[in-house]
Amino acid sequence: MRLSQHFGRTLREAPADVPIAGAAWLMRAGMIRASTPGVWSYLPLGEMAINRLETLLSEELESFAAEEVDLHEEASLDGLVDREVESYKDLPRTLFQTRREGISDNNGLIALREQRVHQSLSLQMGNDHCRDAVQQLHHLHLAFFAQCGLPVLIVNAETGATTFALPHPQGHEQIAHCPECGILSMLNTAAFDRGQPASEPARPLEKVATPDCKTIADLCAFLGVEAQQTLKAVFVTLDAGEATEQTALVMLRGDLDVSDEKVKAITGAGTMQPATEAEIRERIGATPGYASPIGIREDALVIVDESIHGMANFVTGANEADVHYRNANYPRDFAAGMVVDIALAYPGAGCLRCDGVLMVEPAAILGRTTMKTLKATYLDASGTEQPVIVGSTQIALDQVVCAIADLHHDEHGIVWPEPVAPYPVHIVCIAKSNEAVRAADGLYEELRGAGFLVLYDDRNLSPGVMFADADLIGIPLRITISPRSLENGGYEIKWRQQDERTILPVADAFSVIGVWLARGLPPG
RNA sequence: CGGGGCGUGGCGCAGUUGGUAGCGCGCUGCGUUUGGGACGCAGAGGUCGCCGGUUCGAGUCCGGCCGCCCCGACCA
Repeated sequence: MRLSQHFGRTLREAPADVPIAGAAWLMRAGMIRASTPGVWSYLPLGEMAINRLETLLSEELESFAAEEVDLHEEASLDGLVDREVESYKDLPRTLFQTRREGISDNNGLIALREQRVHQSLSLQMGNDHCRDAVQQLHHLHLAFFAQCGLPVLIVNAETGATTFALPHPQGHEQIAHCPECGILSMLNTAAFDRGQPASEPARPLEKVATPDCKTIADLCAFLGVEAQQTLKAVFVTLDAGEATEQTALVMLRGDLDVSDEKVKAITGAGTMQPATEAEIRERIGATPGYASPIGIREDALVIVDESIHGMANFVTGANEADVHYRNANYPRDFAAGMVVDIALAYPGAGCLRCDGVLMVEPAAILGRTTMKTLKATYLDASGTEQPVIVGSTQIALDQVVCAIADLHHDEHGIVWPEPVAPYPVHIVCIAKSNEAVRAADGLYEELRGAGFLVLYDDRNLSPGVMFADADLIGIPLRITISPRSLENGGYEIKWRQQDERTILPVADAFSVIGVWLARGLPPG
């Protein structure tokens, strides 16, 4: 592409209020524009960049004999598979597509209202095969992220799901990691060792006056006990506003916190929010600030964390103002609908698999993998109906573009990793002379004729502007052609990530550059 | 949900005690320049987020609304 005919401009300064450096560099380079926050338009250069990512992903899938589709709605997959797949001879199959998807939560690097998502779908017979297929997709996608220069991790999420997580200080999610055994989980769903204290003989339940002790901290200070010796009550309202709305009392050891994701997974709720005081009193029959499962409505939904198993003679609310119980014991003193894992892991918590200690770090989610059983069925070799299992991976392309620019830039602009650069080579013709223009035009046409994408700065601008733009855009290989370079014997070569410049003799230029571009050689 | 900040040409910003809006960059034209965002001269471009109020007069003061940014927040 000749820059003299190119749509879009570079910016000397980034717009204010860009929350992530990567997005600011993309804007300065003239690749994206944000009309309103969360809505990106791709200018031609940015479109080239995101298309490059799509192409790489599609090429990777060739080893699966994957075919591209365009499924307009998530829900249509089941019906489509039901119709098209009848026999085990129709399986396995691999499909992929890129689609636009509206999003409400922000767990990537930057909040967007709509994203371009590349999705791979693996239709399989049985969970084992599906797991294998998903493993292979993981390998392919990790190779893709490596080409993007992104140290992405595969992280366990809720049952049957994993995420592609990029550790990043501005990430909106947390991942828990055990350096000993290497297990990686989303903090929200991470299992952990509750470090149970030794049990002791149960003592009689007793009431104790605790004026103005509405929090665990107050209570511990007043009674002189550790948080681990208390049982904390948390009230949540599930599916607020839906027909299934209900309020639950969640109990856990005083030093622990509730994991929203775990509660939602166990109850099947879609949303969860703190309960109001009225909901607590009416639906649970408890006294906020002094709550426990002792003396509440019998039909109240009570969910107790597994940490209860290691507790004896603990302190908990008495459901009357300014009064708590001492020496409470489970199940002697109250019943629970379920005793499950609903506590949030934390840095320093014990690993459940080994003797290690969990570390927690922020990360941005660039994609996820899910496995599920479809309603659609096929007939296996014995003529029995079996459900089709689908493994699906999704990669948020906009987030990937943003992450690349965020991790790969210097003070002058983006430095695209060679495999994902929107163009592999950028020719700059400066101090125009007839000879220089003829040489630059010639090389441009030659390389294009050989099938390479070439960005060609043929504008009549001062050298500083063209070099500054080249640095902003960040194409890996820059070739400068000018009267001076020709005097020096050829074309000046400079790789974006290096400072050195070398002269390539005119006679060798086309073949040498051709080899570099065809093999994707690293600089040097 | 609470607290704080912001909203002024395309971008970044200034605007004092209320007096009819300015700077840098970018843009247009002409000329001089041509190896790291060049220089001179001459220009274009703004219902100051929206609505209402106070006033002879509001970017500025008051009230309401909208949008954005940052921080905080339910754990009994």
